[in-house]
Amino acid sequence: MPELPDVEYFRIYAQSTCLHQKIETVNTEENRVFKMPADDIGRNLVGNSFKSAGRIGKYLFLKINTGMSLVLHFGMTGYLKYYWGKDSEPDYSPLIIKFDNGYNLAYINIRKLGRVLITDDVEDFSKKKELGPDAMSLDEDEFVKILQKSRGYLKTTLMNQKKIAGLGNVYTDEILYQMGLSPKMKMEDVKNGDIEEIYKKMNKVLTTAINRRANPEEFPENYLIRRRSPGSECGICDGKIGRITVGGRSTYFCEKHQGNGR
DNA sequence: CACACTGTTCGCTC
DNA sequence: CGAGCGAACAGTGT
Repeated sequence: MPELPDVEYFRIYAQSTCLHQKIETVNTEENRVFKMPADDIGRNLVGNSFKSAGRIGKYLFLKINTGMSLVLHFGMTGYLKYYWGKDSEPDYSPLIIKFDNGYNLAYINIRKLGRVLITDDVEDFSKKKELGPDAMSLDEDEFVKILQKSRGYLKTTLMNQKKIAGLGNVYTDEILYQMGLSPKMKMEDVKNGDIEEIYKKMNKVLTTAINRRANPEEFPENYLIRRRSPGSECGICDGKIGRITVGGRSTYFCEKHQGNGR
């Protein structure tokens, strides 16, 4: 679930709920998502407040008034929940932040593939992670340059966070489906003019997803995300949706209009 | 029960 | 040496 649009939704969610409120306590439970001692994370938060919420790719940064930032990555199953502190705690919450207004923010992660840490410099952090430019903020020229020097599958290239930060399996499939390109398309077979089109489609798909709060049910009916299962009817032509493995990821596509690339 | 599902990382290959 | 590739990682749901 958490690709760029989902994390952007978490960013807006955090921004509209928990900025400028004093953090009273922080509860942590032993969990491999912590990339530094949980006590250090608590020490950086208690008594302080969040002053802004930023995002690069699939990473969310909650800036603290001390200048430090809480870094949250959601892996495959993570999300945030802001709830009244007297209500029961959500399950699978390695981190719960309690504010002095009586509300809590829980970082929930069932499958433990996310990460939580504190950084003193977001720029520096993303440099260390070798994150590419965010998919929503890079311009077309930059995008073209990045794709032109890549090889291998188009799909794998788009999903590579070191090239472009933010696209994951679901939205990459969506872009290829809407472009009518084969999921097995190799970079050397992508025509130059197509790269600009892929850029525009990427923007359109991401913007649509963000506007619909990354909730598949709210997407236009003909989107692949509404029919990601083998045998479904294609929303674009009269073909059927198939499933194959590309670059080690399960890939959904229309067997008819995405046949052989273009 | 075997496998699907999501993203990143590590170690190997070219 | 850098880019690409595939397996491994966790754990719940089907």
